[in-house]
Amino acid sequence: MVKVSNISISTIERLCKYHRILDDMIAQGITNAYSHELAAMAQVTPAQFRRDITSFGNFGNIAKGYDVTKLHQAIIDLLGTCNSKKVALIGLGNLGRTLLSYRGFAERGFEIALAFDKDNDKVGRVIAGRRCFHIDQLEEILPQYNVDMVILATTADGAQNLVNRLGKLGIRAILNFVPKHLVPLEGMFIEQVDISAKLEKLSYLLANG
Amino acid sequence: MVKVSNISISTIERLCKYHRILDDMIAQGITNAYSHELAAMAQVTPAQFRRDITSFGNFGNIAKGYDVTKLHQAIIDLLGTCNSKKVALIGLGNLGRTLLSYRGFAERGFEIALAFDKDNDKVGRVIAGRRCFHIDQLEEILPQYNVDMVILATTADGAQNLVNRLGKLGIRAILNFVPKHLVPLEGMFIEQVDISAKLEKLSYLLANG
DNA sequence: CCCTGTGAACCCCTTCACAGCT
DNA sequence: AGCTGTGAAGGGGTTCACAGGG
Repeated sequence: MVKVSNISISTIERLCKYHRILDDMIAQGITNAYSHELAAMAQVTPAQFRRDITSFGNFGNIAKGYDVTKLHQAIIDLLGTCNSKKVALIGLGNLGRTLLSYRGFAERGFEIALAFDKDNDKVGRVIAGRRCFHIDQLEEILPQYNVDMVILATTADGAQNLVNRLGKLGIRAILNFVPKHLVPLEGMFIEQVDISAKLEKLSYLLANG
Repeated sequence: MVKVSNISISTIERLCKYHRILDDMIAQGITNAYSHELAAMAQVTPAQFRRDITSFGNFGNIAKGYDVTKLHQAIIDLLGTCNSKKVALIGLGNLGRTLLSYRGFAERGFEIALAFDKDNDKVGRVIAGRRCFHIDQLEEILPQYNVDMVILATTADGAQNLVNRLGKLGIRAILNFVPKHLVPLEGMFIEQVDISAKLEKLSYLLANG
């Protein structure tokens, strides 16, 4: 059902958006929807929506539009989150602890399995159900857990060094909350969450949009 | 010095990245840099870097490359963050309070000036230096502050309604942490911070990158 | 009639390559 | 020699518009 082909990053990012919208529709008991309805909710053109969807399969029905449940499942399969993915968290400051208590991960198939910090006060404790280790133990402990990705929520100094250490441990995906541009090793992917950058973009749009 | 022209959104997003890199260089006392050096740090091609920069002015010197300080200031001017921008925060859960104590905003010219919540226990208090009002008072209080943007950190239910109310109050820019796709009114800009979407993207890249 | 799926056109961003300059 | 700035070419994502079908 799910075609394998080259899907552009732009399309993948929109699929995440569609994912949320389909969640809502399922919660409302809606079983079918036309591309123009879904597109309006996602703020894209109907043609773009159809193009995005057909890039990995055919889920439309000419009479009834798209099968909401099937499409929802297909997107989950494509994004590879059908099986729960284990994540490690590094940094247990305000942000790190907020992330630990965030329920949104679980409902999307992500599980923070363990945490690291450099502060000895936090090491050895169990915070929000997760064991916390010292960052010096990274090389020793991390391989024992079957972790796919790492969330970085430390301070800026030493963050690049952590990326390098994680790369050597075989970690290929990092979600970076550190407000600093980090350079991935060969084969790694780093997604930056830069709140200030978003505000700057909004600032520009306010002045020039 | 700063050209006025149509700059693409892609370029604006990269400018935010360059902004961080130039911060670092200034901190290190570096005064000049060539496009290939800056491009390597930002993980873009030298040609793209030069194209981005020349879209709003000429800051390069053939002998010494780019003047780091001038370029830094020009980006700040262009993004419109040269003057501090006031921001309101709605929602004082874990995430909201984390944002209140985040120091990164101030150093980028953003100031959370006040906060709103629906919980009466928080209303009337001063949290991390900001007064907290009840969300029912939004229409009464918000216009008294000269706010440019609003950060939404509430629960999903009622978030779209808040967007509509903010739009009527003349707010045109929203940074949305609510894990739900929200539709802007005419003329509004909404930037979504969707952590799960980033993890889904990484998940896809791990499987197909 | 109105839908999906899609070839083809279009458009815009990226990259190339070089003129001009030091 | 090496750099910036830029016209021109290239490539990829978006939009158009229609064939096919209920």
